[in-house]
Amino acid sequence: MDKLILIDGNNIIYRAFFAMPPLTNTAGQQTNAVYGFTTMLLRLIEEHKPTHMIVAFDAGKVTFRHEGYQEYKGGREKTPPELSEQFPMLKELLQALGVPQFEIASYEADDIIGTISRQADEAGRQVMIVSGDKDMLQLASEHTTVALIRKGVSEIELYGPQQIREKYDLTPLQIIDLKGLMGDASDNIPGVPGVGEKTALKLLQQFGSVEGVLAGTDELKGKMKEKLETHAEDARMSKRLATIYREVPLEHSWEDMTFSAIRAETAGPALAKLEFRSLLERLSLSAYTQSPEAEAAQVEAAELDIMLVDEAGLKQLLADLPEIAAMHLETNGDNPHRSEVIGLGLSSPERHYFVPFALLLQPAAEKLRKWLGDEKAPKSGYDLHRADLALHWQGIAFAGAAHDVQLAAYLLDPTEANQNLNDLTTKYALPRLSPDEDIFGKGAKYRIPELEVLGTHVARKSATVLGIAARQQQELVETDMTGLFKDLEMPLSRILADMEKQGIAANKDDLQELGKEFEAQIHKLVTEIYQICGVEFNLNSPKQLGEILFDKLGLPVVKKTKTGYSTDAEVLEKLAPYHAAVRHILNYRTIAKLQSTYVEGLLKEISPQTGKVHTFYRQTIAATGRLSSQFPNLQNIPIRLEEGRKIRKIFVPSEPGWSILAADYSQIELRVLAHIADDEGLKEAFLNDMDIHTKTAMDVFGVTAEQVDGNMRRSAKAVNFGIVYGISDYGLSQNLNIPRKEAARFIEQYFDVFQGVRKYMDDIVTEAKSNGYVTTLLERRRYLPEINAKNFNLRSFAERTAMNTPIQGTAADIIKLAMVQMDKALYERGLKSRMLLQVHDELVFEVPEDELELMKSLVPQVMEGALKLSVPLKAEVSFGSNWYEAK
DNA sequence: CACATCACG
DNA sequence: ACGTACGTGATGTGC
Repeated sequence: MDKLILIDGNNIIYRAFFAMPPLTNTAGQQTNAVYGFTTMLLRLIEEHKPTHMIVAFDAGKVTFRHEGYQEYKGGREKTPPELSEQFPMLKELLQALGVPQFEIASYEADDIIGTISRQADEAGRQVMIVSGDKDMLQLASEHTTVALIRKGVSEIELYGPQQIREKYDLTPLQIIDLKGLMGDASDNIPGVPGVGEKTALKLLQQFGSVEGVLAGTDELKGKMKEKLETHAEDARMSKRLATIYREVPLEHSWEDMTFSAIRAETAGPALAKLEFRSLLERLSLSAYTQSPEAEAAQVEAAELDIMLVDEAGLKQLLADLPEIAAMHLETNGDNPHRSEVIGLGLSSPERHYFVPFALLLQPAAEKLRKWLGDEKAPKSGYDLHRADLALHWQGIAFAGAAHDVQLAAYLLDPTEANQNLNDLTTKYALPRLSPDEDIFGKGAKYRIPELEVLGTHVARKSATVLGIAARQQQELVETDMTGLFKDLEMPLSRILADMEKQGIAANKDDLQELGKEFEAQIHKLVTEIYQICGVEFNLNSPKQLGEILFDKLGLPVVKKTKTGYSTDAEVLEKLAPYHAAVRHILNYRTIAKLQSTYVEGLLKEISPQTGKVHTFYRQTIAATGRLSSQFPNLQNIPIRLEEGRKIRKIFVPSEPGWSILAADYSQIELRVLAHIADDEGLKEAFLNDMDIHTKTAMDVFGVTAEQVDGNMRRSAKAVNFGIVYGISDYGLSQNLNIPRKEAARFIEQYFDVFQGVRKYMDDIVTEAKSNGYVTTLLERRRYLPEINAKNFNLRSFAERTAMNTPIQGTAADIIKLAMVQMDKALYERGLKSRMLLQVHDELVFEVPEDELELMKSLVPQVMEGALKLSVPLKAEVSFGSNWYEAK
């Protein structure tokens, strides 16, 4: 006789986590919940001998239950990281044990279980449902038993309809009514206040159901009657929330749930890896008990066909080259302009190769190098942009990037990005890789291991890339991001690599000269500060500075940090009138920052080989879709203050007679907002090319253009910023240094005028709450798991992010489009001008004399035409003999 | 390695 | 009542 066991995975792992002592393995990972789960699972298998079994998991944090009631499951403590880490371990182990797992987007485990048990019921099969959640009792029936897990996970109580009647005098379905009346604090289901289990049972004996109770309130009296009447809707909603949905669209067959027996060859290594020795013994699998070193070897020894290529083996590799679809270039260090290349892993579906870098440089490997640089030879890889740069500096050209799994993973979830390859193996249930730290060591202990270990490791990486790429392509289709990936981000990654290789020329002598000027100013300021304060101390230490200002000099404490006094610029600005030293300290901070970060920092980054600065753009960091820039960051070169702005003078064209040309989008984020929000007033302002802050001031303050004074425009500008950031009265009040009430009034006035914007802000938050994510115009996606949080701070943050991300992200989409189109335009026209830098809303080029006139019109034309919106985009262009002059 | 600070959009 | 503006990276201090 068939017997199906349905396990509520989330519920059991939670119970196990809180019930078990904090076991850890030798790697320091906590494994207690997995252990508790597994002991219970083995006991079920031994005692009940199922022929079919599944573990159901919740998928996605937002379920259909949130649609009518956003507070559902609100107020829950966030899952502790020690527990969330154990989910992937459990899933991996279940797979090794041969236990099928089901999860279905936006349904909870109980709905999956409810649906399968209904189907099994209808087919007359024996079912046992395993959970710690009493709600499951509603599923009990003639053929279906509910096994309630008690006392942690150590006891099992079996309930059929008979047992439920004995214990509660209710039918299984009345369990739903019970919860509808009582509520459930852990799911944040309200129920009726003042009605607990006792009262609820009494009411149900009398009336049978929630509906019965509510219809019969006339027969009750006093407080009870009143409560039931005022909270009738709560009771009905609570009942709905407590009802397990039994119509989940399941595409699984009875065969998909088959559980035969635990297979030693997969279960053994999996349990050994978790170091569950007692369970290995219990299953007579002790042979698999291994030392961590042996385990590492085990991972290496998986059945891949890996060839460690030497000169003699090259022939075979070259013959196989047309089949090679994935690669992984192993390099060291974070900065790809300075990395050494260690070797190359290559994978075809059949076979995997490792080519040591020394061999790649040999004359015999010329065909392989050709292949690397062949844009018609498509390659998948992880962070191919980095590989391109590392190879470039070794004199090897790279082209033909077809699918970058790092980039795809970023689009699929930009906040979970920098998912290294090993994190992705977990997501896609592929064999795990040894961590790089285990292979190479960390920090000072870094060394390249022997060929066998190295080659196997790197080849396994390319094999992993191959396994992931196909799955991601499917996911990109499902999330409507294929176009974004193939037509924008992949082409952009090549363009970025070109810009980085090109670099921007920097005048070292001028920078050193500027450093001397700063040095003199710093010396003077330090001397004066020490004299005024009457003591010498480390001015760079906020701690020491705080002690001087607040303890010794007795200045008022304006703000504290979590470690002590705050001494940031905002605080010092307030203190300046009280003490002569403070203004000097502010000046010192400004100059010291310029000196350490921009003079000394940039000097270190000027390449001795090229005399240029080669930044590295990261395409997979910012959650909104923006780029970021590293080694050095060329997106935060000073501009706001004149002293700092001078730094820009050292960025010059790399060829004599050329110019630096810079073009920036004017108000791109507010234009994007005008389009997305479809706000009439905002659109009209941009269609007429008005000064947007003045226009905002006119409308908010109800005055004419002539009546707008500096202060009004400043306030309006701050409001506009606030709008883009996801406004709050508190934030605006801080920024403008005004009372919160006044800030709230500004915002209210703004929304009265710009009603489209108000509607957008409301709608986008609602959309985020129901979808769990927001998107940009090009379908770039950002998940906001905290949008339904009960915690005010978390939720508010997510709400502001929901408002800001489509705006900032669409602006990022637009300039990326412009970059791709600009690259194409330069190529097609055969221009010598080069795109060098991107600074979020600005593109910087170097341009030969004879192309200057053309570029002055071409660049803004391409930028303005990058994407058609309902308002015009505007780009302003300027040029000069260096970046400072291009203003 | 976390924190405070400050540079940019 | 709650208590923060959105997105980054580099530097220096101090545990």
